[in-house]
Amino acid sequence: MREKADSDLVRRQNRLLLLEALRQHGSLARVEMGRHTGLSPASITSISSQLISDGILQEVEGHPAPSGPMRRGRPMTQIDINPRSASVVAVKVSIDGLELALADGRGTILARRTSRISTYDADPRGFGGLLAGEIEALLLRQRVPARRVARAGIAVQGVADSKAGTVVWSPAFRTRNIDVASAVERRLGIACTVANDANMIAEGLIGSDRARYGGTALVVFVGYGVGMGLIINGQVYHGPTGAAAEFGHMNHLPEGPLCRCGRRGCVEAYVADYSLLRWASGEAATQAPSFNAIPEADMLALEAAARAGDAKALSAYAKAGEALGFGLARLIAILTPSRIVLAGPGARAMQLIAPHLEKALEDGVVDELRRNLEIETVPIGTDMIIKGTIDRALRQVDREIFAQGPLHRRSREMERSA
Amino acid sequence: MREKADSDLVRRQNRLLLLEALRQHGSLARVEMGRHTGLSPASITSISSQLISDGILQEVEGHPAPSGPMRRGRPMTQIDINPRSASVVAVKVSIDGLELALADGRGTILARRTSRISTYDADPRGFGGLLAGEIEALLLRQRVPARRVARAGIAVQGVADSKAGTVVWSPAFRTRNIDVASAVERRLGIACTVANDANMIAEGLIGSDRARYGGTALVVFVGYGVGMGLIINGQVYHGPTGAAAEFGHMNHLPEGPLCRCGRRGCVEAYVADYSLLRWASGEAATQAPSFNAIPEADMLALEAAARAGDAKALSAYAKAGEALGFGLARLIAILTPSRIVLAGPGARAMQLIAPHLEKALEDGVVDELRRNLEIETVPIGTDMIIKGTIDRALRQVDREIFAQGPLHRRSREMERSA
DNA sequence: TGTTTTATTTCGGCGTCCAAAAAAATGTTG
DNA sequence: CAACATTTTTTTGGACGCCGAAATAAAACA
Repeated sequence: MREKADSDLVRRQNRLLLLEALRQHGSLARVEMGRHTGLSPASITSISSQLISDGILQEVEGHPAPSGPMRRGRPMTQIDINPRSASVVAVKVSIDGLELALADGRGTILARRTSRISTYDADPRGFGGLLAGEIEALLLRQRVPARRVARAGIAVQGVADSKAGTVVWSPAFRTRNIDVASAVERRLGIACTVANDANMIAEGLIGSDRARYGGTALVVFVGYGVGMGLIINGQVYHGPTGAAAEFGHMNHLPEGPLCRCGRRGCVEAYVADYSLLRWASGEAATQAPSFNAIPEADMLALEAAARAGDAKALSAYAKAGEALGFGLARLIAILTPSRIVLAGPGARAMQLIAPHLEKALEDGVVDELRRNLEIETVPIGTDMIIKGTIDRALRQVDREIFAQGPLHRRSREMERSA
Repeated sequence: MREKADSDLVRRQNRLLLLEALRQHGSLARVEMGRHTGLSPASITSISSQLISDGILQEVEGHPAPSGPMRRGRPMTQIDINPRSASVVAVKVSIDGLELALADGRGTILARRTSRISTYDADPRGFGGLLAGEIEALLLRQRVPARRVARAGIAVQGVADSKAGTVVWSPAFRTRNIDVASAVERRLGIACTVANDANMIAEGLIGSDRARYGGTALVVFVGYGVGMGLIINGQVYHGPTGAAAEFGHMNHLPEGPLCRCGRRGCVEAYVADYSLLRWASGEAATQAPSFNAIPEADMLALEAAARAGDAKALSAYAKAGEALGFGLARLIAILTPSRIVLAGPGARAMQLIAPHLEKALEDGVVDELRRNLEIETVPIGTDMIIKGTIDRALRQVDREIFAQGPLHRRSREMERSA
């Protein structure tokens, strides 16, 4: 209850409602939009025709068959988001390189680009420019002018400050507080958001199935690190500064093994790839964490060893399960989520982890709070990070540009002429 | 972005905006309301005159002096919430008794009533009826008919299910899932909400200073138990079922001392009154938790002993500080609150706890996440629970009844006549 | 008493919604 | 194949709530 309500708000809200329904369900006929939004047919006609003349939506051609038995009456005309309404760019930053994608207004990926850069050794002050250059090259190749790109989203491991557009701390960088967004905004004139990679996975899940992931859920990413996207009432929680849900660096045990963040006993220091290897090697307590990218083969080998009954490997997974379980138990006590999603490459080894995780959950939290909690393992690759970043960027475009409509546009023109 | 927007929403939203401004600032002139809400003077006139004719607001009589040097121009007329607009009842349930309060539409407490009942030994099936009887007696004494009471709020320790109106688990009761709300609603016809007591403290703080507590904050209650109210974006988080923020039963260490909830190692098992005494007595690890109310004198004695240098007492506070600190550190990593409030009788001993708490925070969470975090100790008595329960009830009345206005009333009449 | 200042109300217009009626586009039927 | 049935979409007219501008109200000041 913050914003004053007037006809402006009404228009924005209802336009957004329509756009959300379309993002969720693909193409819809006007009657269906009415059912999804609760708006009357008259209003749907009015709103949709405006959005069409704005170039945001379009009628779908030659799609008269809604399947099923021949239905009487005037056939529905499907309406869809115009793919040319906007473009967005998504960038994933990892220790060993950048991954870029260009998507259209419907979220379809038009082009990709990867470049191997050791971010850890890169010049922190030049990184924003480097990123801008990469985006520029991608756009150039696709012959898309930067002014057609409505937004760029950048996903990084670690703590991002989305307001400042910086990476506060990340295992992918040697130094702290690296400015990323402003270079892109200055050089290309593209609005740019920096966000945590696990949060983007959560955005992607919401985009793929709102009904399932739209409530209150914890999305845990296990792999080279441990991240979390926290969904509260259907929205990814970003916290006051945009740096939230650092589950990987939530303490599990005081005085525990060393973590990449410099502290001891973080969940990551038990569960991440490097931690599993460290436990298996036997001297986790004293061994420093590894900042290098870990080859997948090493993890597969560890898994195979455990399945073959290797005691050290088994105990590594046991430690991980316990840390993960208690970490989640602590959050369940506070947030009572209705769903926990375990994702990322580490979810592959779930069978090995599960019994210890469940034991920890039982010991760690009152039964009543777990009553309607569903835990699911989703074999999501890191590509979900790109998809989520695109989804989020498009939702921001919906809210900040598409939902505004004529009044806003008029006032912007007035500003420009002034 | 859930609700469809129409003129109905506009009216509700703006009426609520006005009511919120008045709840926050006491009485306001129309111009001031305009400043607070962003609405035009014309709209303020229209909305406020409707609310006045609805009997919800009233013009303040004979208050022509807004202090300061004599100001020119037409004097402002202050408007205030009509105390007779509604009544609400708040009930606090403790192990050793009930505390009731009746408040008017402005939140002023008109009458109180306490009764000593051992809830722990009470018949769980009769408890709802007993409560209804107590409320009835309070109303009878004040000659307030039940139909004038717009809402009742019931605050309990432990896990409440606000949707079902039950107490899922509480240290104040021997059994689980005690139905409380439905008896009150059936017998007295008063809408009734059950909620956690620490959440009500958070509601009270928001009511007392929105600017300060309106962001993202953790409100920790330390005393006979350990509770938490979690404020996210100015709203107390209640979770999907209404049973959230059970900080006291968030695990600190696996295999830790026994807690009243039956698990081991909960924060409460280190920090609550009974836990401190247990540590000081030396055999915490094996000793069962106490379910009895603990006299204040015992706690004061422990405090005095610690200040006098008693080693066991000191170590009890050290353990408590560490558990509290790591517990908070874990939440900071996830939620990055901008404020932590330590409240309740236990906050009295903060000096003894503080150094260990700070050490734990330093060890437990990355510096960057603590950067703009303020920690404050507030010597709040348990009366804040009553105030918060009243505040929340009134906010619910504002939203569900007062903000609705004429249209809603008309449709209700139509229903009745049908 | 008239002027200035500030607060509030009144009036006319605007934007968006909705219900109801009309129009459009198709299938069904005698 | 024309008239009817059915469903979707558009049009029309009215309602509601906001706003800006002008009018009114109520005080201090000169």
